[in-house]
Amino acid sequence: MARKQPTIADVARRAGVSRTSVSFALNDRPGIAEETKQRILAAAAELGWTPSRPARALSLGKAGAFGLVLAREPEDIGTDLFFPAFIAGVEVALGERGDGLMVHLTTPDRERSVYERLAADRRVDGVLLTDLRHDDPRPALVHRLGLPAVVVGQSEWGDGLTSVSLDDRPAYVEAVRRLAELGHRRIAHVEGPQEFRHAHRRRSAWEETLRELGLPEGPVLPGGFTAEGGARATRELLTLAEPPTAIVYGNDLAATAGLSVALELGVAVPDRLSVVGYDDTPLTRYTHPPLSSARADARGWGEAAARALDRVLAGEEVAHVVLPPAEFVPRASIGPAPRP
Amino acid sequence: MARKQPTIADVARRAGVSRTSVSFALNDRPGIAEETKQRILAAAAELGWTPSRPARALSLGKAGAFGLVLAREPEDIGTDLFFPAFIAGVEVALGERGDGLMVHLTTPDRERSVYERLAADRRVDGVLLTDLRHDDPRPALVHRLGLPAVVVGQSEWGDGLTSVSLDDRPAYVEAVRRLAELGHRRIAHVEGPQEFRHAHRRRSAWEETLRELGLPEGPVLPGGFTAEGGARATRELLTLAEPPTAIVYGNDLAATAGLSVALELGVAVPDRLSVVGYDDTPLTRYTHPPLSSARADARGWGEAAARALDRVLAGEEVAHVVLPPAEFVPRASIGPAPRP
DNA sequence: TCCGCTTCTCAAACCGGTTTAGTGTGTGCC
DNA sequence: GGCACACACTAAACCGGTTTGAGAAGCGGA
Repeated sequence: MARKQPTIADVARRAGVSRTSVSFALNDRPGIAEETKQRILAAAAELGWTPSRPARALSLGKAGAFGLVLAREPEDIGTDLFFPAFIAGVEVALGERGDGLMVHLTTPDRERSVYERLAADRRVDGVLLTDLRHDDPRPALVHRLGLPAVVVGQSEWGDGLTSVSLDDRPAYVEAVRRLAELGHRRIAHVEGPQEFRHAHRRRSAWEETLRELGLPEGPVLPGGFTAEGGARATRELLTLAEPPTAIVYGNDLAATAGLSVALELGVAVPDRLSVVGYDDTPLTRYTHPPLSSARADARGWGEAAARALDRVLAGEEVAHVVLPPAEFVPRASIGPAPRP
Repeated sequence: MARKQPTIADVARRAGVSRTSVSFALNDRPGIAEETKQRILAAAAELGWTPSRPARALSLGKAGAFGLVLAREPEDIGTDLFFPAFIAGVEVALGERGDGLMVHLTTPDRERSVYERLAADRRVDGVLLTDLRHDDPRPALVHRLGLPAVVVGQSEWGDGLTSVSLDDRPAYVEAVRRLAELGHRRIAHVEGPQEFRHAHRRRSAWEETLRELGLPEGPVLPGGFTAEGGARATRELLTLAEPPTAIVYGNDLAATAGLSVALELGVAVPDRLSVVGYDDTPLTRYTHPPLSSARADARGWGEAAARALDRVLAGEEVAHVVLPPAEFVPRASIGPAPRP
């Protein structure tokens, strides 16, 4: 039973002015005497009045909200610890203005129609595109729909959108280098789904660093960013005739699962196997042994993405935003390569 | 550069009718000839018109969105795998009508003002209250604000709100019973923050079951639902003069951290220690050994909560909704108590 | 005294829908 | 022929804000 909220007319009546003046006073527009303005603001405060967002949205033609669509297969939902922090960052930027974030968690096959509805509804002013794939249809889609957007992650030629990126390569390069320094020569990779740009970038960073160091490319197996995939890939790698002495995973979830498979197979970490993850999830410090990983500022990323979208909406020509890269965080899960 | 969307007037012009008729046709209201209706719908489809949500919200006095406020300390953000699945469930119910969910991720000290703004703004029609604490101020707050709400979890006397609950006790009772059957007599608990109702319920389920079975109450230590807390509590428990032979944790995160501490201290699981978590996160099947846990249908919970809020908004007198309880999922992390 | 220029304020239109209170028209019935 | 009534449709008001264009009041200068 929502209590009836006061309207701008109530405030105007109470302050003895017109609705126009109330609106002007509230929005700090010139042409209102200081004394009148104070009287209006006082009246508003007494009535507990705040402008109605829907009404404001209608007359301004701005929804006052951003959209974030996450398309996941049901079984993969709830495996990603990146988003809560990212969303918290977005909230920091949005909250200042009282704007909000509409989150739509859907399945990949419905993704397209969610964006279409978001655009047709005019319920959001713009969207943040995450988890981009190669030849992702979304940049073209939002362009066709006239829906302002910002790409969260490295943009590709042809996206035509402002991007806010945080490079994950340096952390991989650093991890591989460190492993090489520790004497490892068979360094495997358990990759994420290669259709994702970031998964692909991680793989190529691993690959190129090995090449640069003159090391052979160890085996690569798909891990799908999941615990199950990580476990399966690890089991396969460790039962090879010549198993790798180090494995670099696409993310922490796969790496953590990999740690327990190693344990199960009696392969000591880091004595016989070194392990590296990515994401620096809260668990990494408390696995056994603590998992080496890479830290990216998800919160800052969210905030930067929201601010970039703000500026795109303001009509500015926004250059791509580049955030400080992810940092490699070595922990006890890596060690010197075992003597042959 | 949002392309200008067509309005209801454009559709009316194209179909050669009044705006009223377009509105009636779209909302399936009687008084429009079938032939006219088809003509109108065809015109709308050709123009790609969908009613503007802000305009609709304004005239209907309904925002067409629900709110979900998550208040976490920054360091605890991104540790909870419950919400993605819960949100996906909410989306199922909301998506049917094209409604959305506004997610606000904030800090505990700002929680109150977020609800106040949500109410004053009329940006959401109602809110879902999760993670309730004892004497939680939110039921009274939303009542004062006239903001319709549904409690996600067990309601307490005095809330005065419809609740949608999923009992987590049976899983704990079952876990403790099973441990007792396996011969355990010193069963400890690493509890979540007791100000949370669910954390408290879990603890009391453990306590009461032990009492019922005539077993001594093992030690209880705070684990804070975090990896760090779980690790610290486990270390403390395992270095007692008479350490427990089984530990029941408040959630999987703490339990997983507990597993690695046991390993680090050379305490074999499940030979010398049995471990139980809660939440059945994706990782449980791939820890070493696989973690016994409890499965709750977070997705179904979200869907049920959204539907209950729907009915509250429709003005129905809604009885508390009770979902099937969480189920204990035994895995290899539990085994017979060690011989003394 | 009249004029021009600020400064402050407001009536009315507008945003894009929904809803109320009608206005024709055609049909059935006495 | 006249009346009641259902049916198909519409003009105008409304939701609660913002914005435009104009008016009133005060003041200095010619």
